[in-house]
Amino acid sequence: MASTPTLAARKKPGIAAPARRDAAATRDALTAAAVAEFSRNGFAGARVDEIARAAGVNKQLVYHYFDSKQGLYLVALESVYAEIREKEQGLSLGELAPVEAMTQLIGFSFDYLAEHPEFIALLTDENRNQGSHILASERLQKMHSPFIEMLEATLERGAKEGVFRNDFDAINVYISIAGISYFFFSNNHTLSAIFGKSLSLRGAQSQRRRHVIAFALNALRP
Amino acid sequence: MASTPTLAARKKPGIAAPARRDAAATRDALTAAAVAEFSRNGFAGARVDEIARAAGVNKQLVYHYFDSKQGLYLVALESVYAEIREKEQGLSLGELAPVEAMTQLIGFSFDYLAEHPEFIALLTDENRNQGSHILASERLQKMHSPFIEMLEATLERGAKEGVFRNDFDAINVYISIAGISYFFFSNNHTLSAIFGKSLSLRGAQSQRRRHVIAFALNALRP
Amino acid sequence: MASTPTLAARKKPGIAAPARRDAAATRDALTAAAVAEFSRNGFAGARVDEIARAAGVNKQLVYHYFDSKQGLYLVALESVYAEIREKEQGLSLGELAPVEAMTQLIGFSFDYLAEHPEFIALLTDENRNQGSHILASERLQKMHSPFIEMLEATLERGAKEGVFRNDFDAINVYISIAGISYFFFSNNHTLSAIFGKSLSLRGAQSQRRRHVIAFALNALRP
Amino acid sequence: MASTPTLAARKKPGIAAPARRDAAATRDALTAAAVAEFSRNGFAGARVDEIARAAGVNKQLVYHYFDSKQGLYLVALESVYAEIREKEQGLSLGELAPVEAMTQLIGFSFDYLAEHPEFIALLTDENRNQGSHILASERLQKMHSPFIEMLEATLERGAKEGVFRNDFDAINVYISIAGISYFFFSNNHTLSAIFGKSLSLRGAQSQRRRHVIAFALNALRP
DNA sequence: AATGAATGAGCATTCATTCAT
DNA sequence: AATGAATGAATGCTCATTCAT
Repeated sequence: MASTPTLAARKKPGIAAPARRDAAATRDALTAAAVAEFSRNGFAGARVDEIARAAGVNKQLVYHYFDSKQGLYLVALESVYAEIREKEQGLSLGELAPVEAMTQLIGFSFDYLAEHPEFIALLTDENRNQGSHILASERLQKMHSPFIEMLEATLERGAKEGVFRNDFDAINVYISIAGISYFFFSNNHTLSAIFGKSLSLRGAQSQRRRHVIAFALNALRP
Repeated sequence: MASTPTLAARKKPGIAAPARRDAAATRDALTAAAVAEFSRNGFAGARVDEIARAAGVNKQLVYHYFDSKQGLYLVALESVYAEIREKEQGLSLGELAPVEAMTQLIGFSFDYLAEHPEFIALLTDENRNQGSHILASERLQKMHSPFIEMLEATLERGAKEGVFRNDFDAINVYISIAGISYFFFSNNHTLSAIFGKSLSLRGAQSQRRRHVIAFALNALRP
Repeated sequence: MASTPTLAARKKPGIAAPARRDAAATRDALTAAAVAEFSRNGFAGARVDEIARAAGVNKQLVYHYFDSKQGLYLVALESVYAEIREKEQGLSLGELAPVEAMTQLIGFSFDYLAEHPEFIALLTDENRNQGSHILASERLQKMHSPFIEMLEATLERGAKEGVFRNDFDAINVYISIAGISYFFFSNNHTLSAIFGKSLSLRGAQSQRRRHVIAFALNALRP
Repeated sequence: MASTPTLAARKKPGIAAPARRDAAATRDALTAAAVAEFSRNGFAGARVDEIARAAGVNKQLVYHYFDSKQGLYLVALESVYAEIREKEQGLSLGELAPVEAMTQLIGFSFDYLAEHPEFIALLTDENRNQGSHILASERLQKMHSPFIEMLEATLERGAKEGVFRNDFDAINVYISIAGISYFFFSNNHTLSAIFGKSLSLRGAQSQRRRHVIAFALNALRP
């Protein structure tokens, strides 16, 4: 994402900062604004005007850099995927015992969602869209998650050591682990309304985190 | 949501559907069309024109009967909630042993979502809306789910009999059970894309169902 | 205009008052509601729905009795003209001296406008309409005002007695006398805004009345 | 209201009007079209589509530049007020004797209304609106009329010289003078219909002008 | 690289009017 | 005499997109 300053920006050294930024900075500003706007309002509800305004640039640049609202949406989606993939890479389960490692994985999954509502929002919208962008983007297809492999390895090690069941496949476990965290966040408002108590408070969230780990670990026991 | 036929509509039995429908039929047709359109496109993406067209009535009637697009959305939301509540009432766990009863509850939860994508879609959209309609609707507030109480009773019975843990509260268990099914359906497209295999096929779905029940029951074991 | 109760309304004697009124009452209710609505909002701004609602009848009756919004407007206009003509008939200048008689005429003109803002409003709207209804209505054409004749007679008497100028024709005097009152009421809001003081207060109105009479009488002096 | 041509518009002198106008020209075209349409049909009856069409620009620009139909109406109203205020500034009563000066004032008032039916129309509509725009606009509140001060000064001079009454206040005289002209024009159609002769003909108008001056001057005599 | 001006198609909503009983 | 149901044609307003510089 780092940008090389353009020649134009360089050609008058010593002169005060040029009014115009370099292209990469503009792209980044638009992408960030797009993530915010699309996650707040969905694709249909998002406004190109608002994205340009938030990025502090002329609306036309959206079309200059991204061709269309859809093009910008795709880049926004790629950007949030790129970020979670990067964070996943940072997970080092290294020498941890299977149960410890699994606890890390579950906790990471919960924490990431807690801290990235925009990821949930964009994923949700993409699903309404029937995953059309994710299917259309080569870049997205190539962003393989290391998470599923870590999970698979951990499951196998645990099964071998006798601390995990050996009849659960990794994909199902992934979906279950992700689901018990994701659903809590994605449906927080309706759940709060139904149960008549706010599940968005800090206390409710940390209590949920403990449950998620206990529930999932228990489920994996042989 | 089904309307009681009016006396007028009844008074000529055996005669084919009248050219002129009664108000309740029109309301119902609009509500059904709204559920379909809103679940397909979300609130922002839905088109009033399309709803009217699908219901086979003039667009103005949307405003006549529901005041606004929002009003219609609210009724659509109430309608899907009413339907699941009705189905939940039909659950008779009767004399079942706790594990059997729990299996029923988990299976119902999975099956209902499998058969009602529009429920998921509307719930999802309502959450993007920050639950504003659910909070605004007295009717929705009053539609208490019997599910959570059944779950609580079953959990208690199981704990007493020593087949379930006794340190999980019902709300958390509800969210976990719902989550492992809901997430599979709500994020089916992106999950399919990530894992490179279609999770919407019949086989994938029944395999998932078995996993969900096994995973959840295992998690509840003491 | 009295209506015969319908057979339907009669066939269950002893039963409470029938829901339906007689035709004349309905017409009158609609006309009164129309005068109010048209004077409040003008022809374009008036709503047929609102008129029916205010009259307490079904909207379709507007079309049944008056054919169209325009038809109703015409009747409303006739109704306010009819009323002022009737009041004008009631003026008896009888044996009054010319100056006294003129004072009556000027005062009547002022007072009628003060008490009938709906007359001003409808007249104003009719003028924007280029007087199209007044020209289209035979009834309106025939509603000759006795006012102008009284004015003419009074002017002549006064001229003969040497208390009024004899070079003003009655039509011009009529327009001047009406204008100094009418403009005060018709443009009350903008005049108040321009002069920074409310001209709709009771005090401002009675002070204006005195001025109008003094100004006009002075103008007529030889 | 006329806009100063931008430098850009000026930089190619001699070249025909550019296909692309500048913003100020577009605003002016819309304002002029708005004055025409609003005066013809009133606020409720005016059509934004028609205004845009008459201005030769896209309808969206109305919203771009004026936010709403109301916003455009306000600007239209300001524009007609600005014009009369400008003309009023041009009145130079200079060294004229009081009666001469008053004749100028009365004549100006008559002539301005004769030549600006759109001013009458917008004022009339604004009054139906209860003066809401004039009250809402700071600009309009600040556009003090020099007319009333000229009138006051003239009245005082005349009273001192013994040619005018000294018991009429300027505001009342203003309203009377304006009223005898305004009413003739604002109600021209209904007056013509009532009196059975066209008051819009050139002859009727100049005859009315003479009457107005004679009537008002006579009224002011001591 | 960036901008201000402008547009066409569409969108929720309104309204006078008609239909069927 | 009266009503509830329904409609077609606007109407104010919005939005993604393009033009010209």
